[in-house]
Amino acid sequence: MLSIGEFSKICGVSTKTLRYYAEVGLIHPEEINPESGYRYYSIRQLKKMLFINRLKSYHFSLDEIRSLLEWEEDQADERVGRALQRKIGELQQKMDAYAYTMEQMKRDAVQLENGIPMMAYLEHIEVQLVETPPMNLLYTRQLLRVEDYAGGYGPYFSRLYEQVAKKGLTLLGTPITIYHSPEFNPAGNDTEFAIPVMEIVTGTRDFPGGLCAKSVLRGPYSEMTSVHARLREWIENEGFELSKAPYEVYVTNPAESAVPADIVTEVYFPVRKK
Amino acid sequence: MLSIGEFSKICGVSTKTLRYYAEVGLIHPEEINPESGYRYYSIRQLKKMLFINRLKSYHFSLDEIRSLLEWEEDQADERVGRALQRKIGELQQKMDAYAYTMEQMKRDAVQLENGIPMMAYLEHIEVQLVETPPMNLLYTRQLLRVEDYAGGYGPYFSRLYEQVAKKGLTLLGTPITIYHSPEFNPAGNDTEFAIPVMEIVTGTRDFPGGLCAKSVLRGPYSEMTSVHARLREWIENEGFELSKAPYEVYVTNPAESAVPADIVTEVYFPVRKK
DNA sequence: TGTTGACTTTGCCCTTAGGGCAAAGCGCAT
DNA sequence: ATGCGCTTTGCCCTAAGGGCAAAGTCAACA
Repeated sequence: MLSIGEFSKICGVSTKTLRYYAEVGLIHPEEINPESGYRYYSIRQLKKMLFINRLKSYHFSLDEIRSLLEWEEDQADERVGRALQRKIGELQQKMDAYAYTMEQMKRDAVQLENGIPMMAYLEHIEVQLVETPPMNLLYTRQLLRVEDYAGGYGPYFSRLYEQVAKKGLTLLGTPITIYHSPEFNPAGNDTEFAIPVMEIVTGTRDFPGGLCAKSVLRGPYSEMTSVHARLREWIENEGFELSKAPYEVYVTNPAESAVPADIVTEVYFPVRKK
Repeated sequence: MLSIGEFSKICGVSTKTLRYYAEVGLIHPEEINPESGYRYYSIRQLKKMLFINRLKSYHFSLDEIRSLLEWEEDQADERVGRALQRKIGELQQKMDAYAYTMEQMKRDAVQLENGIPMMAYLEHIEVQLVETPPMNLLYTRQLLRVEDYAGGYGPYFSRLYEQVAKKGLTLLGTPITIYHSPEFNPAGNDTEFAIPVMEIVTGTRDFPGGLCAKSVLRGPYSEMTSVHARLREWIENEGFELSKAPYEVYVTNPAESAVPADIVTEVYFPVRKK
């Protein structure tokens, strides 16, 4: 029998960690002296502890490790194998994300070396004051939560395109999303999906057009907050105010463009002079 | 002026986060209604918030971000540039570590698919019972903490080699480390560094030799715990007990071998029959 | 002007995987 | 018997917020 200190030093973990693992049910000392409360581990437990250490180095959480340890011998290997495959996938994703972040960082670092501040790009987001023409929109409007957001707008637009096909309508532009909620609400956003068409039928409505502040986002959607912030700023600086719901026009079909860097999105903020 | 909700949604952070950032001094609302306590942010603060978000995406801690925000305009860019370079380095290290872990995981995954349990390698760490010959060791012995550990043993052996050279001694083997502390103690381990030499002079001592359980570790030192655990297990299973301090013989000079995978270390546990 | 519903405030507890410290008890060697 | 080192429990701490509740506030609508 090994004392907690001996055991801890053989496997290279602290005694505190061993006590914590006993507390959360990962590995219990084989024997506890009922008088003194001293924990004693057996040599046979070394293997389990090393297994735990390995899983930890593979970025399994203690919860995951515990559940893996609960399976019987014959099932265990299969479970561990599946969990390992899953972890490999997760780690790959993380590495991809890191690589992407790394690229951005390096771009920013180069900029900084050339004396260009990191947020300078904000001022270079061009804003134009444009007069938009009225349109006739085939539309659908609904509350959607942030979760629905992640899946992309593909399904919503698909239904619209279906109608276009069924009713034999004539497309006059690319898909549009209109954000009717005054501000973003995670519980549910009043969002309208629309496509400009020529024919006036049931399911279409008039879209007035008018004065708009417009920016173009080239690249992944994640930079959208910057564009919104820039437009807000511009509107305030130029003495305008938001008059209606902002909307976005997807110039490149988001369902088609595989590379996020190629996506082009126009952002419109309808405004009036204050 | 924007309410906390409006501001939060424009920059894509939760109101909770904004309150937390005010609490830790990252970004304070430009105005707080003294009666209601309501926070109001200005459009000009959007830029700062987006900057914070970007730094966050670059894996800066809030503490680091705060200190970066504290510099005046002219110094800020330079500081940010330096910090960014540092972060790029850190991230690269993390990615390298991930890549290494990934390799290990994939090896284990392949093993599991072939029905070999993950910890099976433990049983394949070969243990031999050997009779070691007595040696004459040039040695130095001292307490060293875990921190000293990381720097490698190079410096300690260097001093020994210096003596070998100065006194014109004849080398009879590769460097040896003897762990005199009965068990590992983070506060300070009684560790002996030694090199076998032919001549008996001051600074040398007799090393008795005798019955030992011996394993060979091929590869990085991080697997050493496995070898120790395996030796402990083997000793118990075979009815032996530890008779003296365990020691390691560095067959490949650790200072020379750049690739950790090529390091060969012999591990000896002096034993006697129980 | 009153009411309602949405928004905001503060406060408290929760998360991971342990680290640090203190007071008290235990084990072993001299 | 004494001392020293090891071990125990208990309590508070970490980073970056999330969740929930009770109470107060804002703004729009009737």
